[in-house]
Amino acid sequence: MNLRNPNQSLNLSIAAVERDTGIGKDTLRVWERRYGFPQPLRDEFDERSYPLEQVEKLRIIKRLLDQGQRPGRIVTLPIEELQKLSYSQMYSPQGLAGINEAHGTDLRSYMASLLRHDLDALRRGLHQALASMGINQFVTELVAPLNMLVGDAWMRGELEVFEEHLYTECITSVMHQAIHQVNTSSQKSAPTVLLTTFPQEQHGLGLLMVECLLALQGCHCLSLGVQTPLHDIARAAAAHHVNVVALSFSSSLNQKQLIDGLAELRKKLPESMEIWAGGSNPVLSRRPPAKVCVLSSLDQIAQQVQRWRRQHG
Amino acid sequence: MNLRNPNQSLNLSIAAVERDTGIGKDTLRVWERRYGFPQPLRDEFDERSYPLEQVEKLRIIKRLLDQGQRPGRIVTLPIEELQKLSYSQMYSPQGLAGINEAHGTDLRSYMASLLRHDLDALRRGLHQALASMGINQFVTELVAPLNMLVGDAWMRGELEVFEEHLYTECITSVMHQAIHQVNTSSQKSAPTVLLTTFPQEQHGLGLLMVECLLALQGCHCLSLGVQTPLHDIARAAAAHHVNVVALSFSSSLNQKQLIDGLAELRKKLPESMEIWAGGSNPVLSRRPPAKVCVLSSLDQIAQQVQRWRRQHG
DNA sequence: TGGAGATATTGTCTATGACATATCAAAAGA
DNA sequence: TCTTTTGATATGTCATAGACAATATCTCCA
Repeated sequence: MNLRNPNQSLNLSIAAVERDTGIGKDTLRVWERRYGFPQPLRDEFDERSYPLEQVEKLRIIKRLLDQGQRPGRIVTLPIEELQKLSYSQMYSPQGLAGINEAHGTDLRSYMASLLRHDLDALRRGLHQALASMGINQFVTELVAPLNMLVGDAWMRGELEVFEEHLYTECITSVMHQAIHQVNTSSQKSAPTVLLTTFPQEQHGLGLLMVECLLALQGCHCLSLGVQTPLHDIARAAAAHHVNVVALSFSSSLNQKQLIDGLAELRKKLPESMEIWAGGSNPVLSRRPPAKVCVLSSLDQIAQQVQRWRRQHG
Repeated sequence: MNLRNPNQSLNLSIAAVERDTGIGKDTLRVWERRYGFPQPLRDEFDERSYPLEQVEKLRIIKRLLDQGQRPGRIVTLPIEELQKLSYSQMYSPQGLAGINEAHGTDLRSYMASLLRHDLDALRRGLHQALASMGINQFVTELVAPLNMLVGDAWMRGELEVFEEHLYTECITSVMHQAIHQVNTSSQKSAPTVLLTTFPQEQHGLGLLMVECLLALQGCHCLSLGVQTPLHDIARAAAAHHVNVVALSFSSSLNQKQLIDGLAELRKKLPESMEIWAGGSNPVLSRRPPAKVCVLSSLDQIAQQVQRWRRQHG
């Protein structure tokens, strides 16, 4: 029996918080020192033990930091203020106000299925949409905005962890389906693309979406899945003589890790191989790294493939 | 000029080494303190700067650690010794001699495709096998032993990280395909099963295999993907009124976490919900946890479903 | 041969300090 | 009024060194 820590599941260790929030251990300690938040309890070994609500708040803070806020300003704010802040960001020009409608498809109906725990309906709806919209539209006008919607709902605490997991699995499955449909037709004149993410990056949906769109353009896609060490990205690129290495970055990755990582990778790859970087991480557009092609939206994928064809045709 | 470190671009910071080797910063520092290796240079800010050759050695060490070696024994060895060590581990205890042949299919030919970096051949071969063998045989007699073969080769250092990634991605894709084929036919008399893994567990192939076989038995499958917190497994099980929670454990999870975790989960779930645990983790058979159904092989899946049907029919 | 108990090993946590770089704000110049 | 310079503040990451729980190995005894 484990009497000494009956609430184990309600408190997280500093390592677990790092994993769940993407905020490094050093940073967590220094915030505590400087701002007084988070203020974890201590377990029987005198080690930090973070209550779930503080972790929840840390997640919101991380999201706001990604949007350009600064820690000193927001870390000490009460949680309601933080929520207000994130709402005010949400309806910014790029916000979600306009995307609830996608070519007659009401994204909220998918959300509703998810919240109703009616996965079959969700899956059925997605497959129908895939069939009727075509793959390209399906990805760019349904999956991408739906991901955003779900991400935001999750951050606001409107979705449970397991609901988000179910959603991810569901989309993953449909996307695999879609990729399989396209996969036969890779063309000689299109680039061979290696797809993956950096080691700290766990989200694979972006990768699947990109793979889908690249395959549609006739590219030959090699996906390594998520979390490939830099060194092995380079090895794979060399072994398979790829033309492009495409990377997906969610906002979970720190600015420094992203920039440094891309610079490192650039050094490890021959000049002739292009690096394409995309995803929701705001750093990509705020300070675009040198010698790396930043894809700020999914449309750019087709454009870049066209450009590559022109340059190498 | 910095004579001490003339070729700065070839050296890595401690963060980069962590990213490239998977060895944590704390561990790198403490190895240096205890064993004298690695012994990084210092850059102009007095920060550690690891030459590439040391990083290379660290990578080999990491692989040997995954094989079960211990740091104190191997960290100080010269690089040639390390290489000798990884070859000496060539023949695993259980020996794979018997499983190279699976119903006329030579597993080594798939391995060969992988090593030849001919992914298209691998994928084509797998799809053909799926079509000709049928899903059940495909999973139990091809994918499962092939996974072992690949895992073993990985242990011996015969596979690069990226090759293992590519393999995983390839199998994942084919398995999704297979699941999709079955997925339409869930039967009322079969249990609803929730599938997932514990938070520390990253391997998802086992999950997919189980999902496939369960679906074949007419079960209604809900997959949460990998790494679901215990609490959320319980929430999902309750929300969806599942009959069974199925968990997959690779050998990466340590004994204590597995046992404690299963006990915790058992407490969180109503008695009427069964827990099925499977996977390659040896603890499962050595010390079967109470009130949990241990599936020691893939065949057991069909059997357990039959049993469930009898008990609840 | 197997289990119990002692010992050694090893990763991860703690604390605190330092400092390069990023960002902000006020002053100066065009 | 707008841009640029500059000084101040904010911030993440690295450093050192010590502690200790968890795990693995060894030793002994039945």
